[in-house]
Amino acid sequence: MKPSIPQGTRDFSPEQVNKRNYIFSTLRKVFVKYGYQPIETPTMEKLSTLTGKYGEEGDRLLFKVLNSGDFLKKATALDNAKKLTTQICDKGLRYDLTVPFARYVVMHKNDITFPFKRYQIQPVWRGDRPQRGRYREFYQCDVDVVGTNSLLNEVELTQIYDEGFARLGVNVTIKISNRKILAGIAEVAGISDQFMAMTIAIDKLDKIGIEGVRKEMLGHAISEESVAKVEAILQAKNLDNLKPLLADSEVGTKGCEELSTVFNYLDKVELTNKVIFDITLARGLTYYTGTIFEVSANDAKMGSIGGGGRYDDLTGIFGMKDVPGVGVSFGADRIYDVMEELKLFPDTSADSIQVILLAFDQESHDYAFGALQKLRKAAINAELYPEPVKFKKQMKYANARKAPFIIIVGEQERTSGLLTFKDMQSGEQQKLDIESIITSIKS
RNA sequence: GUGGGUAUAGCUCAGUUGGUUAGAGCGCUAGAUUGUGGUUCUAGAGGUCGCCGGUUCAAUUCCGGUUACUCACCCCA
Repeated sequence: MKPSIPQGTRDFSPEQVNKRNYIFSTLRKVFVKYGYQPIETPTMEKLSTLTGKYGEEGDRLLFKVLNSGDFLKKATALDNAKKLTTQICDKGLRYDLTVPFARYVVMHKNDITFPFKRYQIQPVWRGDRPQRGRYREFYQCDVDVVGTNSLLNEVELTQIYDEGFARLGVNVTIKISNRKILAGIAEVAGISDQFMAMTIAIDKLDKIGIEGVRKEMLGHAISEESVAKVEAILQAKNLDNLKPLLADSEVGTKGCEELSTVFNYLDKVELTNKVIFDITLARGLTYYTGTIFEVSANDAKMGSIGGGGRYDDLTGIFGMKDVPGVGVSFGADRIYDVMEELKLFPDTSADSIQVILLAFDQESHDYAFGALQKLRKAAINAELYPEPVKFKKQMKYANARKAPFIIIVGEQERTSGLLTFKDMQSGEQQKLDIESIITSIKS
């Protein structure tokens, strides 16, 4: 049997894990710096927690987990796959980190001091067809704060995006908009009931052009007149132009005000990356109600590598009213792909092996074992080739491991106490006692 | 969920207008060099040509189906 892994999943080599950990630890430092605390939630959630939170498409992409035991006992809808699913599955794999977080907040409300700032770095699963930059299992790095309406949080999250990507060396554009503006556009155009269809169409503007957007909206039975209104509003290049167009909409005006506030704050902070208002920004997830964020890499062809937004009442569905929240997510796997493409990873060899000991015979091997203890005691990453096998094989191993140094122990060395210390890059070698070697490696 | 592409050695791929023994590079093993890797040279191991069926004297090659992978759409990190 030829072994394989499920579609859209991947194995990671030592080098890849080191690089991934570099992303995680870099972001973690930023999150902690801004006062966020870590939590983790289970891989599986109750299906009742997950369904209905991500829109129709989201429900379709949820991985469901078959009940244990005789799951057919409760099954009656044998001719209806959708209904049957609800009868034989009551768990599902986590689809994002925001909904589980909302559930967490409600369950632990008595232990939490609000506002509660948390970060969470864990994998999520989506049953999408895999393609470039899209996986069925991928990591998100989320930062959210709940229990505060202050738009200062939006500013802080923008800074976290900015600093996070700056530290990783990825040039990005941080796009910001507000769902209330989209709601305002729908209201002014008289299509509030078609809000989602309009939003999804607008989201594609830069991809399919204004004509494509028009076609898509007309396809959703939106009237020619409404489409024309939407089009006219989309011409507004900036907030100042937009405000008068949405003057008749209370919610739209509110959206403009919120956005202005955020940008006014942002004017006062130092940023590395470009932060822009993008009216075409929409975000598919249904639970966003205010500010929305999206991040794209400037120098690589990749979809969004981060996204987020404000949700006024995500905890409401779990029975806890009036706990607004806002958060953003870093898409670690896409960031990895971008960094790989642009060769932005620093050399991670400092975290790996520093010296490997090789021995010619059993007695020398025993002697080398003693030296190995001294090296490790001095906090040097060291290993001894486990058997004194053919020397060429050991050398090849040391070379393949990319060890910067090796120590060779044979009869001469163990009798003199002076070990052969070789720099693998230059090929130079000298005879030194173990203390001198330790000093030499550490310098 | 919809549409396209691909499937040959461990990896990346060539090739066979249907015909005897299916190739290269890299990797692997051994030797040149019994105390020295990364360079070089020599030799060797490794393939039911994805799977099932059809056409044919003959199929890895042509046709149909199937599975897997992959790219794009939808949607999204």
